Amino acid sequence: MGAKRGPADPARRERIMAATERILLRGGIAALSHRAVAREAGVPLGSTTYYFATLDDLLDAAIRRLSERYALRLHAWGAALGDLSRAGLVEALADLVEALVREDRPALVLSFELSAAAMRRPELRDAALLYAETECEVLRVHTDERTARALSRVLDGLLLHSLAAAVPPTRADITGPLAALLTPGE
Amino acid sequence: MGAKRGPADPARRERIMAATERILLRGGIAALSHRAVAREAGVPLGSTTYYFATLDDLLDAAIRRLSERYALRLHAWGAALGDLSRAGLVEALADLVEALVREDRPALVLSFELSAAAMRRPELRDAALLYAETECEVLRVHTDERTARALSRVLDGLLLHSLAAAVPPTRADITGPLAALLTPGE
DNA sequence: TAAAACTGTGTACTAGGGTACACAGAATTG
DNA sequence: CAATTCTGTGTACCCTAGTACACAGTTTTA
Repeated sequence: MGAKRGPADPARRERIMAATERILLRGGIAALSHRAVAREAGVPLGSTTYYFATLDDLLDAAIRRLSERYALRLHAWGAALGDLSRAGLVEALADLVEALVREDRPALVLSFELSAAAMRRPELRDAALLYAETECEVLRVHTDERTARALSRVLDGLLLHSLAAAVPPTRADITGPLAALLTPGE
Repeated sequence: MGAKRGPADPARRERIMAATERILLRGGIAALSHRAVAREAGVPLGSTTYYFATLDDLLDAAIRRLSERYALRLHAWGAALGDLSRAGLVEALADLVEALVREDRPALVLSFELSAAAMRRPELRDAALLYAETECEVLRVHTDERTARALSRVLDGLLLHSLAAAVPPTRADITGPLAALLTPGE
C-alpha cells in the first residue's frame, strides 16, 4: 500500500502535466479531470492531487505550458520572416493562418475554448489573454502597435471561421481583409 | 405520487425551454443539467426528461430559440437601416458591435462558447453556424456575398476581442478594419 | 539512531447528474 | 362505462468526479 519509490520524482510532475495537455488537446476543458489525467499519465489518482491540489491548479499549469508552446511557435514564425513588403506580410500571415488550421487545429480549438471559458471564469483571463498578447508582440516587429492589434483581431476572426465554418475561407478570403488592413489610404 | 394537473400543458414545455435559456445565458453550456433546469423552471425533475428525453434535446431546443432571437435582433437592425453610404454602413456596424457588447453580452458569450463547443461536437455545428449565417444574410442586403462573408469574419474577431480583451477595442479600432474592408482599391 | 519531515498512494466520502421506469391521474375511445 | 392511451411525477440506479485523509515508505535532521 505504501510508496515504492523514493523521494521527489520530478519526472512525475512532468508526466502529469504532459498528460494534462494531451487530455485538453484531445477533449477540451470539459474532458479534464483528475482521473482522466491519472489514467493518461499512468499514475495513481492520488498523484495528481498531490502535485496539483485542485483541478484549477492542473488547468492553469497545463494552459501555461500550452500558451508558451504557442508563443514559441509564433515567435519562430516571426523570426523566419526577413524584412518584407506589405504584400509579403500579407502572404506570410495567410500562410500562418493556413498552417495553424492545418497543423495545429487542436491547439487552436482549445485556445478558442479557453477564450470563451475565460469570459465566465476570471481566473482564466490572464491565460487566455496571453494568446492575443503574443500575436501582437510578434506582429509589432513588422507593424506599429495599433495595426498589430487590429491584425490580431482580424486574424482571430479568420481563424475562428476557418475552424468553424462549413466552407472555410479560401486563400483570397484570408488575404483580402489582411491586405485591406495593411493598405493605407482611407 | 400521482399527477395533479390534467392533460397536455403546453405552458410546461414553454417554461422548461425558457428556464433552459436562462441557465445557458447565466452559466453557459457547462451549467446545463436536467436538475438545474427543473429548479429554475419550478417543475419536477421528471418533467424535464419527459419533454426532452436527453440533455442534447434540451440544448438543441434552447439554442434554436436563442439563435432565432438573435436572428430577429439582427434583422431588426438591418431593417432599421435605410439606404446608406459606405461610411454610413461602417458607423452602423460599429454601433451594432458596441450595442451587442453592451446589451447582449450573455448571448454573445454563449454564441462563442457554442462555436467552440461545435468544433468538438458535430451535432452542434448547424446550430453554431446559424449565427454567422444570419449575419451574412443581413449584410448581404447592403453588400455583395463575398464582402458580407468577409465582414462577418471581421465582425466576429472584433466581437471576440471586445468580450475577451483586457482593454476592449475603441470605436476607432472597430471602424478602422470595417472601413478598410469596405473601401475598394487594393 | 530516534524523531521529524517529506513523498506518494489507496481508499473513501460526498455531491451532482443522466436516465430509466413504475406508477398515478386524466382523457379518450369503443 | 371499461379499457386503453397520454400526461406527468417521484424515485432509484449507476456513474463520474473532486477532494480529504490516513497511512506507508523514504529521507533528512538533531
